Amino acid sequence: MLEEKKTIDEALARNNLLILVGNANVKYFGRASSKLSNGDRLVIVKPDGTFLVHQNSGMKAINYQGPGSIVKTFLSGDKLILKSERLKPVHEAIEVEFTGKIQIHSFSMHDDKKINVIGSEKQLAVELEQNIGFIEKNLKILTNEADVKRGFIDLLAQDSEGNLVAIELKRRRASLDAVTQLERYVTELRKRKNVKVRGIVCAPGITPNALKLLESRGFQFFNLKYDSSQMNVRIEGLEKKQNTLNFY
Amino acid sequence: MLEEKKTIDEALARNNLLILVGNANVKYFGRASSKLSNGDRLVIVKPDGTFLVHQNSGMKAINYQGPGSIVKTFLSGDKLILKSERLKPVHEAIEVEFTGKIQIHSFSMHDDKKINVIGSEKQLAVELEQNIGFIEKNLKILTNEADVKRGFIDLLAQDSEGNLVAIELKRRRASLDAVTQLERYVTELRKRKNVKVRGIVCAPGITPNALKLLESRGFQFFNLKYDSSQMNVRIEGLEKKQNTLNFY
DNA sequence: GCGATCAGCGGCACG
DNA sequence: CGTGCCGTTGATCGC
Repeated sequence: MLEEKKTIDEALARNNLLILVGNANVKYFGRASSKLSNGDRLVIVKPDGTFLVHQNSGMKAINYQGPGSIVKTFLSGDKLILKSERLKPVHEAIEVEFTGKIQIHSFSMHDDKKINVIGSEKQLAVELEQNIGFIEKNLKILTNEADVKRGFIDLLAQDSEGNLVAIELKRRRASLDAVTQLERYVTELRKRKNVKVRGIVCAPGITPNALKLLESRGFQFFNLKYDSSQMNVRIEGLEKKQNTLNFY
Repeated sequence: MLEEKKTIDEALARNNLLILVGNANVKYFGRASSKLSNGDRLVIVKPDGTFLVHQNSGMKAINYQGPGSIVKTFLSGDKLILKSERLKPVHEAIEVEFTGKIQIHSFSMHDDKKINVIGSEKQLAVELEQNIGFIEKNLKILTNEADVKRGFIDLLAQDSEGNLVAIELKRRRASLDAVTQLERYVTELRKRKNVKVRGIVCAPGITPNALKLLESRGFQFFNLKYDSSQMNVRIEGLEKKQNTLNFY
């Protein structure tokens, strides 16, 4: 194992991307604690300190450590141990104990590019701002990302009668929390301003429970159709699905 | 590139873990869309179809595709393209276009172990149930309430005066949404039952805004100290931090 | 299968 | 730094 340790230490010193595959058990302690007994595992150590342990299935690393962590190697009998440690935000560490042959590969990587993602909620909000007439004519956008002191409203508008309209926008099917979020904002606005306040959830679909809750609060739901799969955001429709008399 | 394609296709056919490192650009379309221009990238293909693209820094894969995705290879001039596609829940795909030399490694992995994590909210709830006297003497846990079984609420209890006590437990510092969630449960209970209902947030800390919101709703906050870093959950203290008269 | 919620959430933007 | 909130959230458990 001494040879493997040297190889790994060199790769770490060179600040390479390090890839290890072998039978190992994994322990973690810190914000929580975990144990994973022996099995074949993929370990990734990035130049920035990121430390990932993957099993042979599933998308997410089963154990991980963020950028800035320090990794060290130890020999314990005939076992090689990798320990990744960090102190902030809390003291936490992963220990990977390899029990046998380790396949080691290291790579020098150069990459300064940043991804460009289309279809975020923020972009949808901008798009909706342009097409706010779909919701209601004579609706005037006051602000986006309005600070209500107890949270942030996606879009704040004013209708033709001078009422405030708080709009909660979701990029996917609205759930209970979308409605409760909206309720918190609306409640806050009603407390502070001496104006009537309406609440609107705007999303591609809403769960039945969320719709019930929304109706019970006198809010409105607008079914939003959009496409963001072709590197641009296009709102294709905005259908009012709910017309309950609003007791605001 | 033909040789590389063969090597990769063989590894995929053998259902191995496949690791590729090389200069590539990445496109994604589906629930959203993204482009990432050329740079050195790490690509991981797991036997279950998981497809991950990593940059040389950061914890999370910059592009990804879940289990069940199908990966295929193509030659386009002197470029090798990997395409990972899936139809459910929506049609989405990643295309990785390698522009030069690719380092290819494949591994046969055997692993049927599952991780054991200590410190989940559920475990905390069980522990708190044992020490419920910390919150208030003569507090009785109502475990057979339907609301609890459905996971509707973390803990439901009854105080000495017969009032319902809804407890929202958080494994980390409580934020606005913890209070909002609690408010939804309490509102629901007040509507359904003909009993007075109190609300308690129990967490290791609470943000100032959340505390204000909590107080404005007449709820209570209990500061929870616990340790779960040594493979067991131990509640070390439970300090009442808030004593506002509850107008329930 | 959808629905609700947790997560060692991570990441980002803002004060 | 902490707070708030989004995320191609993913993972899990219940219905």
